[in-house]
Amino acid sequence: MTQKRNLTAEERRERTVDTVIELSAQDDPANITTGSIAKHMCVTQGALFRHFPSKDAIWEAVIGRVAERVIKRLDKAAASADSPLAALEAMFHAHITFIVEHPGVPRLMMGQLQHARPTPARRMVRSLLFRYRERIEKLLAEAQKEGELRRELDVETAATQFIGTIQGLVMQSLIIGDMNHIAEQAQGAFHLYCHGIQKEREARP
Amino acid sequence: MTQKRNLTAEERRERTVDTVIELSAQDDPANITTGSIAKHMCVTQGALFRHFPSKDAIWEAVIGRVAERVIKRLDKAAASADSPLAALEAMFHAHITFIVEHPGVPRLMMGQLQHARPTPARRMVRSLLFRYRERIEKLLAEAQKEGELRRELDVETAATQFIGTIQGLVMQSLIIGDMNHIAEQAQGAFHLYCHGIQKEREARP
DNA sequence: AGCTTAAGGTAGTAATCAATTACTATCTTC
DNA sequence: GAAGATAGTAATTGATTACTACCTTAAGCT
Repeated sequence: MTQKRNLTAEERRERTVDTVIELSAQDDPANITTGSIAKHMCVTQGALFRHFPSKDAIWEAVIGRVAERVIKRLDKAAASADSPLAALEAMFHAHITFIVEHPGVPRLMMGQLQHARPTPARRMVRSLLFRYRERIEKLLAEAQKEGELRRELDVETAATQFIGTIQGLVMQSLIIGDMNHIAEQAQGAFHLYCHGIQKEREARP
Repeated sequence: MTQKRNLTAEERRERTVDTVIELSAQDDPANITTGSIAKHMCVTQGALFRHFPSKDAIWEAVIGRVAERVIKRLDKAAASADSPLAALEAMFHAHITFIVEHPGVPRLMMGQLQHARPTPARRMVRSLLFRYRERIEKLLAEAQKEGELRRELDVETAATQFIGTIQGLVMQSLIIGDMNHIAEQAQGAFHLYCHGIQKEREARP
């Protein structure tokens, strides 16, 4: 069975997005050109502009797709938890798993955050991270209300630290140059994070 | 007193480096061109290549200078502390202060880490972060030995979390688009970090 | 003052980029 | 199987990039 040479516009757009995500795992997103994207999907460079009005539009589509996927994962993870803290843990590991499966994603997101000028793609990254953070805060507040966390804990600080815990792992991987190690370290990292936010155990009588 | 038009090669090199650091605070480092650097220091673009053999060499000098400055700060901070944990706290705040003073530095470092190909500048960033991490680990191990930390605490995980704590604050600032807020949040962030690593208090009798 | 040297300006080059054009191949549908 | 629609190609555009060759100017020294 030979492959169809001409895909539908919809299929081609999806492949373009997937290609950019793949390329991000190997290259600096700033160095991903329309030419390199086209080459990687065995198509001429001009063909891309049949399906996207500009390169910025490609980035917009890429970020949109990543956001969609990651949110779906996090939703699913959170849904299968029976306490706020368990939901946080599930989301943490879902996030890490997603990154390991798509090692280009952190590069991609950071690359957009570097843009000082608010491109559409950058705005999407910001709103994604904003919603993500709000969600974490909400779960933390619930956990605190149910007595799982220290009463004097500042929820905003804890939310920043949650993101920081993931960022620390990503950073570590960027230094090493390999995203695979973060899966092993994730459990310990979350455990340490919990130590910081949870209610202290009573000393044994 | 009118400014000298012709600086010495040494002075010009320093100004170039400072200019790049300044520009990083406003622009994506990937978008900083030799032209924009030259324009910002009121010199023609070609003049830069009288003092640097290539653009890569400029980046190398920039990272080298940043590394030198940040290490000096951290050394000074750590020296004025009388316990390992106090040294960690001093380094934490020194690091945050440095970032607030030079908001372009995180962008700059991240920009280099994005480069998949090991340019000289990227190698310098990696080795800087590596030494930084080793230092944190050493202090953590000392603190643990002196009984300031939990005995079962994994030092490597705690080191990753230390960097992550800073990264979380930086990330938060990148989303907001302003580095000034991180100074206020720094104290709370470090306090939470300590909660995670310190020996738990005994319950009152 | 006059000579020397280093710094800076002028005016390019070749390469690469995103984007556009005129044209062709392929698929679908009646 | 012809006709219309859609997807893709090949070649080219103008803008921008890092980098260079050649010339001019400023500054220090005797």
